[in-house]
Amino acid sequence: MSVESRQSSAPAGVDEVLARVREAGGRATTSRRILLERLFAEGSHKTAEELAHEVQRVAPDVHLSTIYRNLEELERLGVVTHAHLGHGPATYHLATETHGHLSCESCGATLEAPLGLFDGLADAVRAALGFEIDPRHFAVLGHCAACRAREAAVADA
Amino acid sequence: MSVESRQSSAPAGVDEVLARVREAGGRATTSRRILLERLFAEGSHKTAEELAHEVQRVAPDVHLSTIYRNLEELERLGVVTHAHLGHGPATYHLATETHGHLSCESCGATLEAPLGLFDGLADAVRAALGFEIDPRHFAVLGHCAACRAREAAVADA
DNA sequence: GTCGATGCAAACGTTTTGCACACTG
DNA sequence: CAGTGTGCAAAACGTTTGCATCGAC
Repeated sequence: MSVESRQSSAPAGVDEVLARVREAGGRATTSRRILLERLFAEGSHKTAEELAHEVQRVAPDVHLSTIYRNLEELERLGVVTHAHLGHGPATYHLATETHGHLSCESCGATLEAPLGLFDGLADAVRAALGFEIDPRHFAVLGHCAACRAREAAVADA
Repeated sequence: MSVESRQSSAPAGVDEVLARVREAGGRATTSRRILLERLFAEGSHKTAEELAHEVQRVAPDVHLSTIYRNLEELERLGVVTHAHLGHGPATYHLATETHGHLSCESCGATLEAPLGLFDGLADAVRAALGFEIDPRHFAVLGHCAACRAREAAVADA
Protein backbone atom coordinates (compact mmCIF):
# COMPACT_ATOMS: atom_id res chain seq x y z
CA MET A 1 0.00 0.00 0.00
CA SER A 2 1.16 3.46 -0.77
CA VAL A 3 1.71 6.24 1.73
CA GLU A 4 -1.66 7.82 1.21
CA SER A 5 -4.82 6.15 2.33
CA ARG A 6 -8.10 7.93 1.83
CA GLN A 7 -8.95 11.04 -0.09
CA SER A 8 -11.77 13.22 1.15
CA SER A 9 -14.25 13.77 -1.67
CA ALA A 10 -12.96 16.82 -3.49
CA PRO A 11 -15.34 19.73 -4.03
CA ALA A 12 -14.60 21.36 -7.34
CA GLY A 13 -15.21 25.00 -6.45
CA VAL A 14 -16.21 27.66 -3.99
CA ASP A 15 -19.94 27.06 -4.28
CA GLU A 16 -19.64 23.33 -3.75
CA VAL A 17 -17.65 23.96 -0.58
CA LEU A 18 -20.18 26.48 0.70
CA ALA A 19 -22.94 23.96 0.07
CA ARG A 20 -20.99 21.50 2.14
CA VAL A 21 -20.51 24.09 4.87
CA ARG A 22 -24.27 24.62 5.02
CA GLU A 23 -24.87 20.88 5.12
CA ALA A 24 -22.72 20.79 8.23
CA GLY A 25 -24.82 23.48 9.90
CA GLY A 26 -22.54 26.39 8.97
CA ARG A 27 -23.32 29.63 7.19
CA ALA A 28 -22.13 30.96 3.86
CA THR A 29 -20.68 34.24 5.02
CA THR A 30 -18.87 36.79 2.92
CA SER A 31 -15.49 36.28 4.56
CA ARG A 32 -15.83 32.57 4.12
CA ARG A 33 -16.59 32.97 0.42
CA ILE A 34 -13.71 35.36 -0.20
CA LEU A 35 -11.28 33.18 1.70
CA LEU A 36 -12.34 30.20 -0.39
CA GLU A 37 -11.88 32.20 -3.56
CA ARG A 38 -8.32 32.93 -2.48
CA LEU A 39 -7.69 29.29 -1.63
CA PHE A 40 -8.96 28.14 -5.00
CA ALA A 41 -6.90 30.83 -6.73
CA GLU A 42 -3.48 29.75 -7.88
CA GLY A 43 -0.47 29.84 -5.59
CA SER A 44 -0.07 27.29 -2.88
CA HIS A 45 1.54 27.37 0.53
CA LYS A 46 0.02 30.56 1.80
CA THR A 47 0.21 31.48 5.45
CA ALA A 48 -2.83 32.65 7.38
CA GLU A 49 -1.43 36.17 7.34
CA GLU A 50 -0.90 36.14 3.57
CA LEU A 51 -4.44 34.90 3.08
CA ALA A 52 -5.70 37.62 5.39
CA HIS A 53 -3.96 40.27 3.32
CA GLU A 54 -5.42 38.88 0.12
CA VAL A 55 -8.90 38.75 1.60
CA GLN A 56 -8.52 42.26 2.99
CA ARG A 57 -7.85 43.64 -0.46
CA VAL A 58 -11.50 42.82 -1.15
CA ALA A 59 -12.99 43.15 2.35
CA PRO A 60 -10.70 45.25 4.52
CA ASP A 61 -12.49 44.54 7.79
CA VAL A 62 -11.96 40.79 7.82
CA HIS A 63 -9.89 40.03 10.85
CA LEU A 64 -6.97 37.63 11.06
CA SER A 65 -8.76 35.66 13.75
CA THR A 66 -11.65 35.12 11.34
CA ILE A 67 -9.19 33.70 8.83
CA TYR A 68 -7.87 31.30 11.44
CA ARG A 69 -11.36 30.28 12.50
CA ASN A 70 -12.45 29.69 8.93
CA LEU A 71 -9.33 27.75 8.07
CA GLU A 72 -9.92 25.58 11.11
CA GLU A 73 -13.52 24.94 10.08
CA LEU A 74 -12.56 24.20 6.49
CA GLU A 75 -9.93 21.83 7.74
CA ARG A 76 -12.49 19.98 9.84
CA LEU A 77 -14.56 19.59 6.69
CA GLY A 78 -11.56 18.18 4.84
CA VAL A 79 -11.42 21.01 2.32
CA VAL A 80 -8.06 22.49 3.27
CA THR A 81 -4.96 21.25 5.06
CA HIS A 82 -2.04 22.99 6.58
CA ALA A 83 1.60 22.04 6.41
CA HIS A 84 4.62 23.12 8.40
CA LEU A 85 7.49 23.91 6.11
CA GLY A 86 10.10 24.58 8.74
CA HIS A 87 10.35 27.32 11.32
CA GLY A 88 7.75 30.00 10.95
CA PRO A 89 4.05 30.03 10.23
CA ALA A 90 2.03 27.13 8.86
CA THR A 91 0.88 27.21 5.26
CA TYR A 92 -2.56 26.30 3.99
CA HIS A 93 -3.74 24.79 0.75
CA LEU A 94 -6.61 22.80 -0.70
CA ALA A 95 -6.74 19.23 0.51
CA THR A 96 -6.94 18.11 -3.10
CA GLU A 97 -3.31 19.01 -3.64
CA THR A 98 -1.61 16.04 -2.03
CA HIS A 99 2.14 16.02 -2.06
CA GLY A 100 4.97 15.94 0.40
CA HIS A 101 7.11 18.98 1.11
CA LEU A 102 10.84 19.48 1.02
CA SER A 103 12.14 22.65 2.55
CA CYS A 104 15.64 24.05 2.05
CA GLU A 105 17.27 25.07 5.31
CA SER A 106 19.59 27.45 3.49
CA CYS A 107 17.31 29.45 1.23
CA GLY A 108 13.89 28.56 2.58
CA ALA A 109 12.59 27.35 -0.77
CA THR A 110 9.85 24.75 -0.69
CA LEU A 111 9.66 21.91 -3.18
CA GLU A 112 6.61 19.77 -3.66
CA ALA A 113 7.51 16.11 -3.68
CA PRO A 114 5.26 13.49 -5.27
CA LEU A 115 4.09 11.11 -2.56
CA GLY A 116 5.66 8.22 -4.44
CA LEU A 117 9.09 9.45 -3.46
CA PHE A 118 8.23 8.61 0.14
CA ASP A 119 7.25 4.99 -0.53
CA GLY A 120 10.73 3.70 0.22
CA LEU A 121 10.83 5.44 3.57
CA ALA A 122 7.25 4.40 4.31
CA ASP A 123 8.09 0.74 3.69
CA ALA A 124 11.33 0.85 5.66
CA VAL A 125 9.74 2.53 8.67
CA ARG A 126 6.66 0.30 8.63
CA ALA A 127 8.80 -2.81 8.46
CA ALA A 128 11.23 -1.71 11.16
CA LEU A 129 8.92 0.02 13.62
CA GLY A 130 5.31 -0.52 12.58
CA PHE A 131 5.02 3.23 12.11
CA GLU A 132 2.91 4.63 9.28
CA ILE A 133 4.31 7.94 8.06
CA ASP A 134 2.32 10.86 6.74
CA PRO A 135 4.76 12.95 4.74
CA ARG A 136 2.28 15.73 4.05
CA HIS A 137 1.89 17.53 7.34
CA PHE A 138 5.51 18.32 8.11
CA ALA A 139 8.17 19.09 5.53
CA VAL A 140 11.40 17.15 5.31
CA LEU A 141 14.24 19.60 5.65
CA GLY A 142 17.52 19.56 3.82
CA HIS A 143 19.36 21.47 1.14
CA CYS A 144 18.19 22.14 -2.38
CA ALA A 145 20.32 21.61 -5.47
CA ALA A 146 21.12 25.30 -5.93
CA CYS A 147 22.24 25.82 -2.34
CA ARG A 148 24.27 22.63 -2.38
CA ALA A 149 26.11 23.86 -5.47
CA ARG A 150 26.70 27.26 -3.92
CA GLU A 151 27.89 25.75 -0.65
CA ALA A 152 30.24 23.37 -2.44
CA ALA A 153 31.76 26.31 -4.33
CA VAL A 154 32.31 28.21 -1.09
CA ALA A 155 33.94 25.16 0.48
CA ASP A 156 36.38 24.99 -2.41
CA ALA A 157 37.48 28.59 -1.97
CA MET B 1 26.59 8.11 0.12
CA SER B 2 24.46 7.84 3.20
CA VAL B 3 22.17 10.53 4.56
CA GLU B 4 24.68 11.91 6.98
CA SER B 5 27.72 13.78 5.83
CA ARG B 6 30.09 15.17 8.39
CA GLN B 7 30.20 14.65 12.09
CA SER B 8 31.46 17.46 14.27
CA SER B 9 34.24 16.14 16.48
CA ALA B 10 32.50 14.79 19.54
CA PRO B 11 33.67 16.00 22.96
CA ALA B 12 33.39 13.17 25.43
CA GLY B 13 32.30 15.09 28.50
CA VAL B 14 31.42 18.32 30.22
CA ASP B 15 35.01 19.43 30.77
CA GLU B 16 35.98 18.86 27.16
CA VAL B 17 33.07 20.99 26.04
CA LEU B 18 33.94 23.75 28.47
CA ALA B 19 37.49 23.70 27.15
CA ARG B 20 36.10 24.12 23.69
CA VAL B 21 33.90 26.97 24.89
CA ARG B 22 36.95 28.76 26.27
CA GLU B 23 38.85 28.17 23.04
CA ALA B 24 36.07 30.02 21.29
CA GLY B 25 36.41 33.00 23.62
CA GLY B 26 33.61 31.97 25.95
CA ARG B 27 33.59 31.51 29.71
CA ALA B 28 33.01 28.44 31.81
CA THR B 29 30.17 29.68 33.97
CA THR B 30 28.25 27.72 36.54
CA SER B 31 24.99 27.68 34.64
CA ARG B 32 26.79 26.50 31.55
CA ARG B 33 28.42 23.66 33.43
CA ILE B 34 25.19 22.53 35.06
CA LEU B 35 23.32 22.69 31.78
CA LEU B 36 26.00 20.55 30.17
CA GLU B 37 25.79 18.05 33.00
CA ARG B 38 22.06 17.75 32.35
CA LEU B 39 22.64 17.35 28.62
CA PHE B 40 25.19 14.61 29.18
CA ALA B 41 22.88 12.90 31.66
CA GLU B 42 20.60 10.25 30.25
CA GLY B 43 17.26 11.07 28.67
CA SER B 44 17.04 12.69 25.32
CA HIS B 45 14.57 15.05 23.71
CA LYS B 46 14.36 17.57 26.48
CA THR B 47 12.75 20.93 25.92
CA ALA B 48 14.40 24.15 27.05
CA GLU B 49 11.87 24.38 29.84
CA GLU B 50 12.54 20.85 31.07
CA LEU B 51 16.25 21.54 31.04
CA ALA B 52 15.63 24.76 32.95
CA HIS B 53 13.75 22.87 35.64
CA GLU B 54 16.50 20.30 35.94
CA VAL B 55 19.15 22.98 36.18
CA GLN B 56 17.10 24.89 38.72
CA ARG B 57 17.01 21.91 41.04
CA VAL B 58 20.72 22.59 41.51
CA ALA B 59 20.87 26.35 40.91
CA PRO B 60 17.40 27.84 41.38
CA ASP B 61 18.26 31.28 40.02
CA VAL B 62 19.22 30.18 36.53
CA HIS B 63 16.78 31.84 34.20
CA LEU B 64 15.06 30.26 31.23
CA SER B 65 16.55 32.88 28.94
CA THR B 66 20.01 31.81 30.09
CA ILE B 67 19.16 28.26 29.10
CA TYR B 68 18.12 29.43 25.65
CA ARG B 69 21.26 31.54 25.25
CA ASN B 70 23.50 28.69 26.32
CA LEU B 71 21.77 26.19 24.10
CA GLU B 72 22.19 28.58 21.20
CA GLU B 73 25.89 28.97 21.93
CA LEU B 74 26.41 25.24 22.34
CA GLU B 75 24.62 24.69 19.10
CA ARG B 76 26.94 27.12 17.32
CA LEU B 77 29.85 25.09 18.67
CA GLY B 78 28.31 21.89 17.32
CA VAL B 79 27.85 20.31 20.74
CA VAL B 80 24.08 20.16 20.84
CA THR B 81 21.29 20.17 18.27
CA HIS B 82 17.62 20.76 18.50
CA ALA B 83 14.85 18.88 16.78
CA HIS B 84 11.20 19.70 16.20
CA LEU B 85 9.03 16.73 17.00
CA GLY B 86 5.74 18.20 15.93
CA HIS B 87 3.77 21.09 17.33
CA GLY B 88 5.11 22.41 20.58
CA PRO B 89 8.55 23.26 21.84
CA ALA B 90 11.83 22.15 20.28
CA THR B 91 13.86 19.45 21.99
CA TYR B 92 17.59 19.49 22.55
CA HIS B 93 20.17 16.74 22.71
CA LEU B 94 23.86 16.16 22.21
CA ALA B 95 24.97 16.38 18.61
CA THR B 96 26.62 12.99 19.01
CA GLU B 97 23.25 11.26 19.12
CA THR B 98 22.38 11.19 15.46
CA HIS B 99 19.11 9.66 14.48
CA GLY B 100 15.95 10.68 12.72
CA HIS B 101 12.69 11.24 14.57
CA LEU B 102 9.24 9.81 14.03
CA SER B 103 6.45 11.47 15.91
CA CYS B 104 2.98 10.01 16.37
CA GLU B 105 0.24 12.51 15.60
CA SER B 106 -2.23 10.60 17.75
CA CYS B 107 -0.39 9.99 20.99
CA GLY B 108 2.61 12.29 20.64
CA ALA B 109 5.15 9.54 21.19
CA THR B 110 8.54 10.03 19.61
CA LEU B 111 10.51 7.19 18.08
CA GLU B 112 14.15 7.44 17.21
CA ALA B 113 14.79 6.13 13.72
CA PRO B 114 18.24 4.94 12.61
CA LEU B 115 19.43 7.18 9.80
CA GLY B 116 19.71 4.15 7.53
CA LEU B 117 15.94 4.00 7.31
CA PHE B 118 16.03 7.29 5.44
CA ASP B 119 18.48 6.17 2.77
CA GLY B 120 15.72 5.13 0.38
CA LEU B 121 14.03 8.52 0.63
CA ALA B 122 17.38 10.29 0.41
CA ASP B 123 18.25 8.49 -2.82
CA ALA B 124 14.81 8.99 -4.35
CA VAL B 125 14.73 12.70 -3.56
CA ARG B 126 18.30 13.30 -4.64
CA ALA B 127 17.70 11.53 -7.94
CA ALA B 128 14.39 13.24 -8.64
CA LEU B 129 15.07 16.76 -7.39
CA GLY B 130 18.75 17.11 -6.49
CA PHE B 131 17.65 17.77 -2.92
CA GLU B 132 19.74 16.43 -0.04
CA ILE B 133 17.54 15.64 2.95
CA ASP B 134 18.52 16.02 6.59
CA PRO B 135 16.10 13.83 8.51
CA ARG B 136 17.38 14.91 11.90
CA HIS B 137 16.07 18.43 12.35
CA PHE B 138 12.36 17.87 11.80
CA ALA B 139 10.48 14.75 12.74
CA VAL B 140 8.48 12.80 10.20
CA LEU B 141 4.92 12.61 11.47
CA GLY B 142 2.58 9.70 11.22
CA HIS B 143 0.96 7.09 13.41
CA CYS B 144 2.70 4.60 15.64
CA ALA B 145 1.91 0.90 15.75
CA ALA B 146 -0.10 1.12 18.97
CA CYS B 147 -2.29 3.98 17.77
CA ARG B 148 -2.81 2.34 14.40
CA ALA B 149 -4.06 -0.81 16.14
CA ARG B 150 -6.34 1.20 18.40
CA GLU B 151 -7.70 3.25 15.51
CA ALA B 152 -8.33 0.14 13.44
CA ALA B 153 -10.29 -1.38 16.33
CA VAL B 154 -12.42 1.76 16.65
CA ALA B 155 -13.08 1.74 12.92
CA ASP B 156 -14.39 -1.81 13.18
CA ALA B 157 -16.87 -0.93 15.91
C1' DG C 1 -35.70 34.88 16.16
C1' DT C 2 -32.20 31.55 16.55
C1' DC C 3 -27.76 30.39 16.53
C1' DG C 4 -23.54 30.54 14.04
C1' DA C 5 -19.90 33.95 12.59
C1' DT C 6 -17.42 38.14 13.27
C1' DG C 7 -14.47 42.06 15.13
C1' DC C 8 -11.80 43.33 18.62
C1' DA C 9 -8.78 42.87 22.45
C1' DA C 10 -6.54 40.15 25.26
C1' DA C 11 -4.34 35.79 26.31
C1' DC C 12 -1.53 32.01 25.05
C1' DG C 13 3.10 29.26 24.72
C1' DT C 14 7.62 29.53 22.91
C1' DT C 15 11.49 32.11 22.01
C1' DT C 16 14.20 36.45 21.64
C1' DT C 17 16.02 40.78 23.14
C1' DG C 18 17.43 45.23 25.85
C1' DC C 19 19.46 46.60 29.73
C1' DA C 20 22.01 47.01 34.03
C1' DC C 21 24.72 44.21 36.99
C1' DA C 22 27.83 40.11 38.11
C1' DC C 23 31.37 37.11 37.21
C1' DT C 24 35.30 34.77 34.54
C1' DG C 25 39.75 34.92 32.96
C1' DC D 1 39.97 45.33 34.20
C1' DA D 2 37.95 43.91 29.88
C1' DG D 3 34.38 41.88 28.16
C1' DT D 4 31.37 37.78 28.40
C1' DG D 5 27.38 35.95 30.81
C1' DT D 6 23.43 36.65 33.74
C1' DG D 7 18.76 37.89 35.79
C1' DC D 8 14.87 40.20 34.92
C1' DA D 9 11.27 42.34 32.32
C1' DA D 10 9.43 43.10 28.20
C1' DA D 11 8.79 42.20 23.50
C1' DA D 12 8.22 39.28 19.50
C1' DC D 13 5.86 35.73 17.03
C1' DG D 14 2.09 32.78 15.49
C1' DT D 15 -2.08 31.33 17.17
C1' DT D 16 -6.25 30.87 20.20
C1' DT D 17 -10.03 32.49 22.99
C1' DG D 18 -13.80 35.41 25.55
C1' DC D 19 -17.17 38.35 24.73
C1' DA D 20 -20.56 41.44 22.81
C1' DT D 21 -22.51 42.29 18.43
C1' DC D 22 -23.84 41.16 13.71
C1' DG D 23 -25.77 38.60 10.08
C1' DA D 24 -27.42 34.17 7.63
C1' DC D 25 -31.21 31.31 7.36
